[in-house]
Amino acid sequence: MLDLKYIRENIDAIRQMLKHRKTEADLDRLIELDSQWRDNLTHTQTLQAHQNEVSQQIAERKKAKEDATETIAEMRKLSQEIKERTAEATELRVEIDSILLMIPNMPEETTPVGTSEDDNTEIKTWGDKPSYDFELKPHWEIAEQLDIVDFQRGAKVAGSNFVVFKGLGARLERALIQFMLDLHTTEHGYTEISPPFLANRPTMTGTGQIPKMESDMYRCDRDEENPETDLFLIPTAEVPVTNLFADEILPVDELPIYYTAYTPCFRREAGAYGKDTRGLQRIHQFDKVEMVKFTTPEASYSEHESLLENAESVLQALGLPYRVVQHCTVELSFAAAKCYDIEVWAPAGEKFLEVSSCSNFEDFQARRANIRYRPEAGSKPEFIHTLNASGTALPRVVIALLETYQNPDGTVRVPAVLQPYMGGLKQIG
RNA sequence: GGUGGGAUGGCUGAGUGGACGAAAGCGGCGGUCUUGAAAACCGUUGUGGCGCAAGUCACCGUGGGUUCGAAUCCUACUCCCACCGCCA
Repeated sequence: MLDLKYIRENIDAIRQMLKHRKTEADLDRLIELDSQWRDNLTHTQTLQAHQNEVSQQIAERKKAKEDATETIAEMRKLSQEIKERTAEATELRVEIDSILLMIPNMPEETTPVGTSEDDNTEIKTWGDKPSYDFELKPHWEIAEQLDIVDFQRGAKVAGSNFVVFKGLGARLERALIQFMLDLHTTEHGYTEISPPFLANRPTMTGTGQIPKMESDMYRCDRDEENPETDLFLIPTAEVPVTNLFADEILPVDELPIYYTAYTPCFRREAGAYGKDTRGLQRIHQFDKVEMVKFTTPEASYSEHESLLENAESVLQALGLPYRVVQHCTVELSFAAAKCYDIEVWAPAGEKFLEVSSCSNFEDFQARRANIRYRPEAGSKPEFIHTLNASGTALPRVVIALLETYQNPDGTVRVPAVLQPYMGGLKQIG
């Protein structure tokens, strides 16, 4: 969430940002409400100051055994007026907040202005696309022939775009999770977290999934009376992990904090029907290892670069060629100020697949979740910067592995770094 | 699922409707003393909003209510703790 004061003072920049993001928000209404709210507040507080003063006088008179019935009668009227005005102020504030929660983050200055993914900037490529002297099979064919993924039965027990990993397929999932967690904890200094896979409404709001993207979330435990207690299946570990420090003030010497977590991720993919539906590319539940950083504002952009390197190292270790692109304004997710995507090469489909989004949210999430730090002892708390990157999303890595390391006979080689996690197995099939 | 207890500042913990943004202790910060440190002593130490400012308002789990006035009374809810039942 953006600072209301900042919006008030930079209204033109906000309008331009919305245009660049192709998003709408009722700024005119916001400005009007803000002005009304402040007028109301100032006046109400003057009345309250008077009320406090007279209440003191009543107390003193009573102590002196003097009569105060007349004053009390007057105050009864004032009290009523204050009650009405504060109720108005609360209403205004609720509407202000509902608009504020729908305004996306300001893009960081290097973010290219663009209208489609074609305007993303390619930052780098790594590895050479391999060439083959036989016809490549798509990953779903390989997976079905090896009997390591069961698409049919996934659909039967849950629905379309749910899959079942089986045998060495399930083992491969487990191996990848463990490999990635080990890499980040032992090589990159992250602390492993195993968070809840469900999150409540304030938590989902803190990272920005709600209210704007609520229809993309799986919701369970709906309680009309207590919407705060609604539980959602997490769409990413970012949600519970970032919110670990909600409403806290962290000592500066604990920063930066690096956390990594494996979780399944649940996404309804509302509005994505018919898009990339074949195979493992877009499924409602998938495994992911996530990295989350909490830093000072000064350090956040250098931390962003090292975060990207940490995510890249996964693909490098697996020997999978990839490229890094920087999101343009229209591709940038709601809460992000700057975002790199890492896209792995899938040789059979001959396309790049997003396996990691590496984002700096600056203080956008911190303001929503109220995560602060104290720059030095005795100073005022300030909002922290939060960042995260997938490290990485598994199904698309599996796609790249199956397609890249396939042999003409349909078997698949296991990269060296994964072999220890596969019981020494060098080949699937 | 049942019964009981609880929620107050960074922590522990007081708080008869007006003295309370809140005692006391611990911790933190600054200082005195010391070659240095510890101890002792002195001082200081919550957050947010509006306002150019002076200032002012709000906040004792959350939301309602009673009252001229609520940390304190009423009410609903949430969370935590303990025990019983059930359970991987």
